[in-house]
Amino acid sequence: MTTTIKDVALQAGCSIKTVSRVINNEPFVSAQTREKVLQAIEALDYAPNFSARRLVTRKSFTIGILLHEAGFYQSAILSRMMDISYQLDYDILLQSYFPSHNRSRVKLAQLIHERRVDGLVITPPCDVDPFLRQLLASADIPQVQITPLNRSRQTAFVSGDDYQGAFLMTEHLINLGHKRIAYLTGPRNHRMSIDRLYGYRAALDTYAIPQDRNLVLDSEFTFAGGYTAAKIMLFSDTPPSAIFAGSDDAALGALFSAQELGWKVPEQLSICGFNDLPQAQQTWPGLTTVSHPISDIVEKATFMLLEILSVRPVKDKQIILPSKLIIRKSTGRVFD
Amino acid sequence: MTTTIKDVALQAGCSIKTVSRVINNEPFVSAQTREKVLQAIEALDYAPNFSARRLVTRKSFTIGILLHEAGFYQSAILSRMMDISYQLDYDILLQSYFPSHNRSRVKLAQLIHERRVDGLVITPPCDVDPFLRQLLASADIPQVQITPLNRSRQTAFVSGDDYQGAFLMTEHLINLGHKRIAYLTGPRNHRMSIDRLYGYRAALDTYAIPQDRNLVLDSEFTFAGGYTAAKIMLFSDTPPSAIFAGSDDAALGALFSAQELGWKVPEQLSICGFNDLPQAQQTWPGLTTVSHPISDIVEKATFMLLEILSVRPVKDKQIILPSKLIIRKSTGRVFD
DNA sequence: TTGTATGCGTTATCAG
DNA sequence: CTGATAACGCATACAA
Repeated sequence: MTTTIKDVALQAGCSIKTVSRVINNEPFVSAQTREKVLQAIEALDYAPNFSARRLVTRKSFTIGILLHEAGFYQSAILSRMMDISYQLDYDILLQSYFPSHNRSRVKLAQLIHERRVDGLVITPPCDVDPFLRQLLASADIPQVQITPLNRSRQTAFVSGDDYQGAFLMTEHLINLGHKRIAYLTGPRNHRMSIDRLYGYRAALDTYAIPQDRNLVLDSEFTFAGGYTAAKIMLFSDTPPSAIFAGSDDAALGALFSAQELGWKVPEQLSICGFNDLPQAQQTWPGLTTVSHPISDIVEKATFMLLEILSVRPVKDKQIILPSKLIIRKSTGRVFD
Repeated sequence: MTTTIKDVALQAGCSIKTVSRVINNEPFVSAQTREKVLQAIEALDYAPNFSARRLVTRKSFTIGILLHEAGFYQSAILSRMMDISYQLDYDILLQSYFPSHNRSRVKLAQLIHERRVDGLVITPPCDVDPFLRQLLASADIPQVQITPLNRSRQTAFVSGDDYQGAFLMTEHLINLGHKRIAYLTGPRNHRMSIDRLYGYRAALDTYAIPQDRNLVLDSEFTFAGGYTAAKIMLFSDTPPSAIFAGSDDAALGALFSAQELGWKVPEQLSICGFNDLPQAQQTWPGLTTVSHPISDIVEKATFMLLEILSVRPVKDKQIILPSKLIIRKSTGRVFD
């Protein structure tokens, strides 16, 4: 037998409404009765039933976080989510979304339809899936996206400045004397992937370095992707003097590749990435990279969602956080 | 105005009970009425209200996962959790637990008291916190622990065989001719830390290699911990020929340290870890380590909890999964 | 095979 | 300031 608000009311000698008032810190309760209620709660070890509250308020007090696959980038997102979760008044629901799995789609549709969450934080590349887009559009559920592909006026989102970051990095390499700078892209349906490519190109143009199509390699934002792409690059007749990978995962793969082939980094080859994940710092010789402030992004996105849920007017629904060059030891003067 | 079971009943021309039967796949509904109900549901785009169902069934259909801090080990746990979440009938609630934060304690206590979760998966080292232990004991909530410190008959848990793994690894080093094998411990309140130390010692004893107290260094299961400990070891007058770190994070830190000081790995120094996190494979020259089958552990723990919740008799409430040596390139013959 | 009535534990309404 | 009573949307004895 669980103790309910009724028991408390009985014990305190008042109505359940008064108990409810005390629980929810509502005004118009005399200090005296409040004290009595508090004591009764204490005595009975009472805790309100969450499901009942959810039912009547028509809210779930839960926000969902939608993640695709499980990579280092996703881990970084979850890490930060965990860190801030304890200060939120909302529960956090972990939801994976694999577009290919039908079961995954059904679960997500239920989650939204049954209103098990009040809002959603959506991480890339979930947002590019057509089924999801339509589902979200028709359900009209509060949401904030993290680095989405689409930046229409309607979507609330938080991104990093990928264009600027890639520009800075390419500039850094150019300043070190590099002219043959390879770029490893990510998937073409990632906003990050595209913007970073443009930033790279813009920097080359700015410094009048001719673009060489062979130096841009379609790859993945993964270790394996970078590993393979670097192998291809390094076996070519005219290898680059620097490899700029679109993500740290890929850069780490490229680094491993280079070391396996006996290239000295950075003496014979410069390698750099993007995101500044913990691994970038912890891998010898220390990966030069661009900080994609994922911690701040997650935090801003979460609190933005909370603001939207509280129906307060939201200041900025579109935030782009600046990037910063993180120079470590994997890049150096060009070698001839 | 949301559509409820009542609307569906009206539309289908039957009672709400019948609708309820169809929704829950109960028998004793004629195929004909079932079809009518299904059509009504479709037409009205009806989805049952989860909170109402929770209230009346007195279940939350949610399992919580308790995590302390956010490291690579935790990330691996969450990764796996995500992967299997889509096939579960339960939602997954992410809950951080920092013993030091009072706010964190309050949140957790609420979570349990208000029955917002039906059960809990508890990850190390949350289980060693006195407040948590008492909270769990008094609340009597279904739970499964991952590699807990305490293995009493009452606790359901899933662990790796840390003792055996450490024994195998030490044996591997001994077989390579190493006699001065350093061991970097983790926190003393981690079961993994203790068992691994014992395994290391047992192997030394088995092969009649004298124990040298100076070769065992109290450290942390972190990159920084391994980095610092290795520095100390390598600067000593009689440095070891091999460093066995109690975790991959620490091993990676030690590896970085060695490379920074110009030691060749594995030619001049062997380094190995424990856990076989993705980083172990992706860091040059490839870290020799012991597989702590975290994916299986998480999966087993989750399904064990589900079994407990379903009130089916649980076969094994105590599972210890075997370890396996993963030999890569960071260990080699002793150098003289 | 189907339906009726009741309760789950809150919050909200509105009169005192 | 306080309280009786009605929702909230579903499941579930029990009756038909």
